[in-house]
Amino acid sequence: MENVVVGYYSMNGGLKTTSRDEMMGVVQNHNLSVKNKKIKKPRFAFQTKSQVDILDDGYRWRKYGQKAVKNNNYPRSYYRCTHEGCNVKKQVQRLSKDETVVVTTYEGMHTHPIDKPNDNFEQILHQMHILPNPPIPIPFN
DNA sequence: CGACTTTGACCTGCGC
DNA sequence: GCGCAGGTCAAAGTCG
Repeated sequence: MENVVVGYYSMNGGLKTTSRDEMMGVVQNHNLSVKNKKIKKPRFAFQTKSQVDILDDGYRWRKYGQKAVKNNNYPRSYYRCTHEGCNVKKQVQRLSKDETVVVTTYEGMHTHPIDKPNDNFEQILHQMHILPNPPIPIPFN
């Protein structure tokens, strides 16, 4: 099954389709904004075309909730990073319009190294077949 | 047995 | 104040 990132949601709302480079720029801008205290919570989302909604990005996540979304037949799932002292959160939900599209929203930044060797954020992007190029630095810490 | 999921209850903000 | 919707808690269950 083909996984394709088709866009992201910005903090200000609104969907934009984007290239890989532009998406990474968004991530880095969010990191900058956090340092400058312009944005309280760094948050960005991928839209991923996938049958599976569990996208392993190399961190360990514990599910802590699931809620039905209005105007949407599919529930939204809430995950938290299990690493001690790291309270990064993410949500996963499907679009009611197109059930094959999964939206993954990340909130916060990891303050620890990735937990799985040999499988990191870049790897999952490669798995999603959107990174034909050599890896670039991971936007998280 | 440890790590994670499930699921209903609880909390909180918001519009009326 | 009330009800709704989104977000979180926590006890019980599941799985390897």
